[in-house]
Order: sequence, then C-alpha cells, then structure tokens
Amino acid sequence: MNTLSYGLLSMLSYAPFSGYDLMQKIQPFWPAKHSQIYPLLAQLERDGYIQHELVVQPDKPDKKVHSLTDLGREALSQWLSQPACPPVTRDELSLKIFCMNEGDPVDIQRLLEQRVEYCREKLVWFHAKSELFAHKRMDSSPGIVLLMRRALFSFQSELDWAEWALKELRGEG
Amino acid sequence: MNTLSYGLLSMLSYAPFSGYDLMQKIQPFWPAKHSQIYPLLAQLERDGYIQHELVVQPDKPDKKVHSLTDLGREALSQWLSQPACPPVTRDELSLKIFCMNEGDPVDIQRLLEQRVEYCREKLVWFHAKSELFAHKRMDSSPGIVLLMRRALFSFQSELDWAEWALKELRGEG
DNA sequence: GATGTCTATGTAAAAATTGATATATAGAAA
DNA sequence: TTTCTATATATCAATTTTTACATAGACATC
Repeated sequence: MNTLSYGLLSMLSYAPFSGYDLMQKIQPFWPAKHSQIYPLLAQLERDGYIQHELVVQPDKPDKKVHSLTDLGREALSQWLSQPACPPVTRDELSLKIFCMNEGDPVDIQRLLEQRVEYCREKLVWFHAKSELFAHKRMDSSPGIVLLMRRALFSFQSELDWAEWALKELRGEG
Repeated sequence: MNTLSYGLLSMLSYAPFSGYDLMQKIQPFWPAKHSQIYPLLAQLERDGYIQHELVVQPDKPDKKVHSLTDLGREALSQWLSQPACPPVTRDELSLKIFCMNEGDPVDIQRLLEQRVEYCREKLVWFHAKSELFAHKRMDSSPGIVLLMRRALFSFQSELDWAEWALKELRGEG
C-alpha cells in the first residue's frame, strides 16, 4: 500500500468523507487529483480497509461516503509506528532563482512578488482556518492543531525570505 | 520541455558539469535520479540546448561534460520571463501527524524527534556550505546566496516547529 | 434556453518519477 | 584477494502523478 492510500485512511480517521471531499482535504499534505483518488478508494475497499454507503442528497448529486473499518484503523496504527519518508519539495522558483543572472532583473523581481502574494494568500487562509478551529475542539484533534501551526510557521518564513530577497535585489539594482 | 530539463539548463548556467554532478547539484531543488537525468541530457543535446565533450580522468572513469549552447542560454532567458508553477511538497509526516490519535503517543514523539534530527543535519550542511561560499564570489552568483539563505530560513522554521510540537506533546502527556 | 460553475464519480492515456539491472574504472578497506 | 564505496553512464520496468475524456444533477446567471 502506498503513501497516498495511507493518507486517505488518515483523512478518514476523524469522520467519514466522500472521495470528492477527501480529494480537497488531502491537498495541503499530499496533492492528488480525483483520477488518482477514486481508484485507490476502490482498492482500499476491496482490501477491507474502508467501506462506503451511498448518500442521496436533494440539492447535489448522490455521493459515496467512505469510512474506516477496524482493519483500516489497525493499518493506520501500525503505519504510525514506522519512520516517515523524508519530505519531497519541488519548486520551479528555486531553479529560476538559481540562474537569475541569465534573465532580466525585472523578471526575477516579478517572480518573487508573485511568491510573496502566494504566501500572503496561504497565510490568510490558514489564519482563518485556525480561528474557526479554535472555536471547535482542541484536545480531541491535536494533530490538526500542530499542522495548522506548522503551516503558519512555514509560509511566514517563506514570506519573510521572499520579502528580504526583494529588498536585496532592489537595494542592488 | 519539462521543468526538470530547464532545471538542468539552470545548473549549467554557471559552469559545465557531468550528468553525475548535475544529478547531485539539482537534488536540493528538484529531486531526480540519474535514470531520469541521463535521457533528458541526451534529448537536450539532440534539441541543441547543450553540447558535451568527453573528459578522460586518470583517477576516475571518463565523463561527459555538458555545457550550454547559445540556444540553451536563450531558452533559460525566456523561461525566466514566465511565471513559476506553485511549489509542490509531499510529506508523509504531515499525514501521520494528522491521525496521531490513532497511534501510540511514543510513536508520534519519535517521528518528531527524527524530524528534529533531520532538520539539524540539513542546517549543519547549509551553514557549512554557506561559509564556504562566503569566501568565494558573492556578487557574481546572487541566486545561490538567496537560495542558501532560504534553505536556512526554511529548515530553521521547521526545526522550531518540531521542537515546539514536542514540547506541547510532552507537556500534555 | 444556453452557458457556466460546483458537486460528484469514474476511466484511459500520457508523462514524470522511482527502482532495478547492467557495465566499468579506481581506490580503500578487510 | 575479495569486498566495499565512489565515480560514471545507460536502459528497462514499475509505480506514481498528471492530463484528458466522459457522464450527470443542481443551481445561478445571462
């Protein structure tokens, strides 16, 4: 079973969700398209880790709501006892910064400004999510609190860097 | 042409390198195996973006040293004028933290301790690289200076988070 | 009434990435 | 002498991921 499959089980650990919802929930941690998720959900069900019930909605299309089986919950538990693979990040911006000498300084500044904007949007989103969550439970889902804080740390540090870099470039050019 | 191909051109913008060296150089920005790199280098040469010369080494196996052509340098320049794709990060640790309720708290603490260690190693490496680089050029390769600083920012913030998270968990448990 | 968006599920094909196998030189260690 | 590691290049198979194709209900807008 691959990491994305375990990720789907992880998303289902708090509550049942449809494939569509799972796809959106897992994006911040392990980006994946629905074309990858639906087949994996079918396989997870074949293997007995999840089950589903059809939910009819009056205002929206019907959906399959997936939930963990006991076997699925056991699989999560044993997965947690194993070390995690190192994180993988691929960022085209890094590759462009590396060879910035080859291009127009204005282009590089625009790239950094776009990254600043990107980080600001993410920070707004996570701050809003963070406040929403503070009103709900706290001790029942410590993991989500930790991850929220981490996202804020991470995007803030990226934002700080991008703004510092812009200042450096403007100071020189 | 895909992002990794541009990344290889980017790595060649300062100096010529062998496929083996390119593979190591590009890891921090765009992880890739040699099995992916060698075919791309052959294609980049077919398309006229790079050329190579065979270098005989007395103490090591012969190598192909690749360098940018004018066309390759032009391609880099036009690539820099286009916006960068958003960064993609996949981290199994996030997925495990998310469902930490399902496992033994000791397991989660171990995962965080391993991440702390991972960040410390990276920080040591980048600090060493940073000092080495300060002695060489500064104004000739501003991109590398920016990227170095960013790596330090990024791993420091991840380290801070992981240590904070461990303190939280130990404080509660 | 047509058009677009969001919700919802699925498959097929293409591209990107990883893992395995293969070969070869040189040096160090056992 | 054998074994291991680092350097160096290359291909093939498997897996993962993305892109495109396909269908459909409910709602809003034009």
